[in-house]
Amino acid sequence: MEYKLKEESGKIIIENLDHFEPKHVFECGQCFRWNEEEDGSYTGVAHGKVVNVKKENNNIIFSNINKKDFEEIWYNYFDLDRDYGKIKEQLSKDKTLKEAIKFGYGIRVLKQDPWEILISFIISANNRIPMIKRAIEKLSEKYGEFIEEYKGRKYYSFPSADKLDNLTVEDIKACGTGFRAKYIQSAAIIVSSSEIDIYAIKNLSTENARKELMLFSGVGPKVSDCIMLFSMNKDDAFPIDVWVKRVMEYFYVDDDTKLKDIQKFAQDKFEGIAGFAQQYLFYYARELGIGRKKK
DNA sequence: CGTCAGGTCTCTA
DNA sequence: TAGAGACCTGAC
Repeated sequence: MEYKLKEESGKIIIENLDHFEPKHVFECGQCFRWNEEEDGSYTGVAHGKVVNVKKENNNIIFSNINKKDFEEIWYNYFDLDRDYGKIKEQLSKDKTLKEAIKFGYGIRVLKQDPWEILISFIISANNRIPMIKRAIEKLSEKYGEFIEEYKGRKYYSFPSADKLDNLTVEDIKACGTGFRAKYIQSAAIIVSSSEIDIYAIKNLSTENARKELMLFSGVGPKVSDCIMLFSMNKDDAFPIDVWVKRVMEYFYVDDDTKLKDIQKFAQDKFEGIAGFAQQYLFYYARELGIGRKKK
């Protein structure tokens, strides 16, 4: 897509960018390393770089950035090439999605790193978001590379597989990962030894990619769908966590519908872009508490 | 003190 | 092949 770009010292500004609201992007459940600053902007780390994102009027301001990185990393990371107007148009044919989109109009699906997402979502299983974030930060602080200090905080890259493959389960547990430590250790060994090429999985079909990902222990149906949607361009992946299950039961299916059938329903209904539907629904459900604790 | 959270693994019938 | 329990950890 074409954008009107302005470059200032250490900043890139995109003017009149629709379909981009920092709060929606960073709090719709897809990422763990972006945090809100006092001024309402968000700072995060990805690809070994620290960036701040702020919305003013209808402009998006990327700070601590240069044009080269913007073009080579962040343009892709923020999915700026995609026509969200078209996605919204297609999904809005459904009444519930239309409401969910109105609510989370600024959501974008980030294109994150498969290895980082693999570990992040292994940690997410039966866990809480603040604790997931804490564990990921701890792993990065201890075993990642120091990048820089920004707005009074120190930033570290997410550790590569060969930084983790020689750690003991206890080392990993010390980062607050709990019972998932053994899964992380195992994944690190598998990836660093190239037993599985995590970066090649995106070339498989959604179905085969899912099978491949589930070879990692600690990776089941939900986590594999997250990895595919958030880091492998699988737009039809539809991760079903507790929130999505609740919202689907509330609006679309019977309460006792099996997860596999909910997924099939969604993939049929949302024709190839179920993943985007999932993001709008997740944000809608979690922010409004839809279906929470009926009993 | 129990309960529970972005699920998955293990064990049993 | 499906369903019940267990599971690190810490916030309530």
